[in-house]
Amino acid sequence: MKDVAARAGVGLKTVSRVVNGEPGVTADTERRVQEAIESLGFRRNDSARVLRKGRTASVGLVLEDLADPFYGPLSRAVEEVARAHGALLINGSSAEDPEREQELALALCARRVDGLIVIPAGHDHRYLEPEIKAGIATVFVDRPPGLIDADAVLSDSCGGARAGVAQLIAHGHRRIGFIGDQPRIHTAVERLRGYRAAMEDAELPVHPSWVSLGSTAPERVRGAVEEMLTGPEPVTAVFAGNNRVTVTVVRALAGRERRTALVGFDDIELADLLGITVIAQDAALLGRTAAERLFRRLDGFNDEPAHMTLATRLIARGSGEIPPQ
Amino acid sequence: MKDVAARAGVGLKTVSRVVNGEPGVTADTERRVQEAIESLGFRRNDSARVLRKGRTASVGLVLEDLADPFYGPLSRAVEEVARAHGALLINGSSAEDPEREQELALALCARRVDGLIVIPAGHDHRYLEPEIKAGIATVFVDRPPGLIDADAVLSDSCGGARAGVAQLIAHGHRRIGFIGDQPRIHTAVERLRGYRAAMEDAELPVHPSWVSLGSTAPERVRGAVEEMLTGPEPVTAVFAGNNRVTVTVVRALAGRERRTALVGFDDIELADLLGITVIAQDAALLGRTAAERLFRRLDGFNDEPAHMTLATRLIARGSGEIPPQ
DNA sequence: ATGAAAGCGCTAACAA
DNA sequence: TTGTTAGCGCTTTCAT
Repeated sequence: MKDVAARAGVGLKTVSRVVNGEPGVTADTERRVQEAIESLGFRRNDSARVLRKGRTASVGLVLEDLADPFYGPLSRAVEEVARAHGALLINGSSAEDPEREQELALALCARRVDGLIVIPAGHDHRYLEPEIKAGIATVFVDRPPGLIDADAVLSDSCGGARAGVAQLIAHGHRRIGFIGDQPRIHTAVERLRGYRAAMEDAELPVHPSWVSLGSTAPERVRGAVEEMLTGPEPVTAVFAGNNRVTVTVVRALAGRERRTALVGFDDIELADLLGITVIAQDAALLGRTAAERLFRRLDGFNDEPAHMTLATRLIARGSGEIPPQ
Repeated sequence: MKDVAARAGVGLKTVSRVVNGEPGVTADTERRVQEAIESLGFRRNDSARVLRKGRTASVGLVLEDLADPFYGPLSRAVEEVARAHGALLINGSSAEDPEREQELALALCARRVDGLIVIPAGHDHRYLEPEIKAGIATVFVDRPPGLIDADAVLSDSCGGARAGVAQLIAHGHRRIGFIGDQPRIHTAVERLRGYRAAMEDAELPVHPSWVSLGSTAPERVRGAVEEMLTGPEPVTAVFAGNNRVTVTVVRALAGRERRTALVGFDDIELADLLGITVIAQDAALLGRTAAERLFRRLDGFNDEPAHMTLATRLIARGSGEIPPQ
């Protein structure tokens, strides 16, 4: 910028004015400055600008896995809102590792992102307290924060699962299995809670062998399906706790002679063609809502932190409507 | 940092040394500084650091749509490589709009990202020339750069499509349709080229009504399928140019009495269960290769820019092996 | 082992 | 309308 000023024969501040489109520069001076900028290939250094202004016009997003088809749309929605506010998005995956979540979130804070959106992997977010106090707006999404009070945007996991299981019950099932993600994941536990609630609503007992929480690795899920179908109290229907589980359950059930009913949490591409009944949540809406909340905070909105819950939607496509065999 | 120094009763530089783990500080001094850091909740401001050091430890990724299941894994792979090099990832979607691509890329350059990975939407990247000259390493991925010489990592679109169409021909088809993305997209054109090459290899004519390039919007693709199946020279097989097209073609073909063969470019989740034959490209490998190339450049590697092409893989699952009906 | 001073490139505040 | 000065928070250089 100094160079541009020298080349154009003007003061530093004049160049700054031109670069930022501020008023108070004659057309002629502006032209000379523009020429100097062109010929020197000058581009403003935003790092310096940030240092001076205190705002980075960027927000951070810590999610679990950018490659998961659930987080892609969420991420994109956050990006769109950020873009509308002139901000860039820095994002990283925690890989469901609390330490990595913290490392990432703090790295983003060190960069002085204006705001932070976090899909928690861990359950203790006190490490963010000083950052939030220091002015970094923070919104949690998909899962609630642990041990601190902060905004959160969630899907109704419990209610969704309850509705899904109720659908199976309505079609005559009494022995229903639940296969979910690791119990340390909030949504996994909530969905299990919904399952239990639905069973209780119908006054159905839950045999311990019908519930299986754990990794979403295909082998683990396949094993769980196998056990439920061949155990002492074989199930006639399965509720799958998320998209990863559903795809594996569908594959595991595909090869069998006896048809087993299935409802899965999360919609999946091509599920319509396979006739898979699902509880759909709107990932993009989740992201958009969280991002809008974040920017409202950045615009000075200062209410108490709140948790909001978005409804889920049952999409009946056949697999959940198979009667017990 | 000033505050920490005051609180610990030491000089500014000593705090800096502690924060950065540099040698030359007694254990006792270090302890005092650490205490001051704790009690003040101090966190280094990376913006200032960047300004001083000139390196931001971040890379930018401009892609088409973060929500597209093809770009999720690619993005994640880039992130992993960046993480291994201690860098953060800033990414944005161009939405297939050249202006937006440029805007994003230049915004990232203004932030002084160390490197840039671009999935081009446009065909003229001369706007990046000054940036590259100024030291921002740049690698193009999925599609080649336009009008400048730079590194690129591509999939073998032409060869892949050729192999896919050859598969259909090998199973007896002579009238084969091609439905692809917009002709301004490089991969769409390459895949069409592969289709034509395969037809020519087999000395088959290509009727103009068999080729349809355009938007991947479901209505457009459905219309194209309809026309090809009911036109004057009805096709018995379709080659779909990418994942977006494939899902719609599968849906369009699902309701028909006559079975039409299909091979799609890009693998899709659950394609195995639906028996969809595809030409798979490895999105993660594409991302990883590009990112590794980028970091080699950042480590001083300074060869001529090169284009590298990754092989694709035919996965036969049934839909491509249906004989003509 | 420790610290003082200079400066990274920019913008805010004020002066001319 | 234009320019000068100070300083954002850090690291680098050079003293001590």
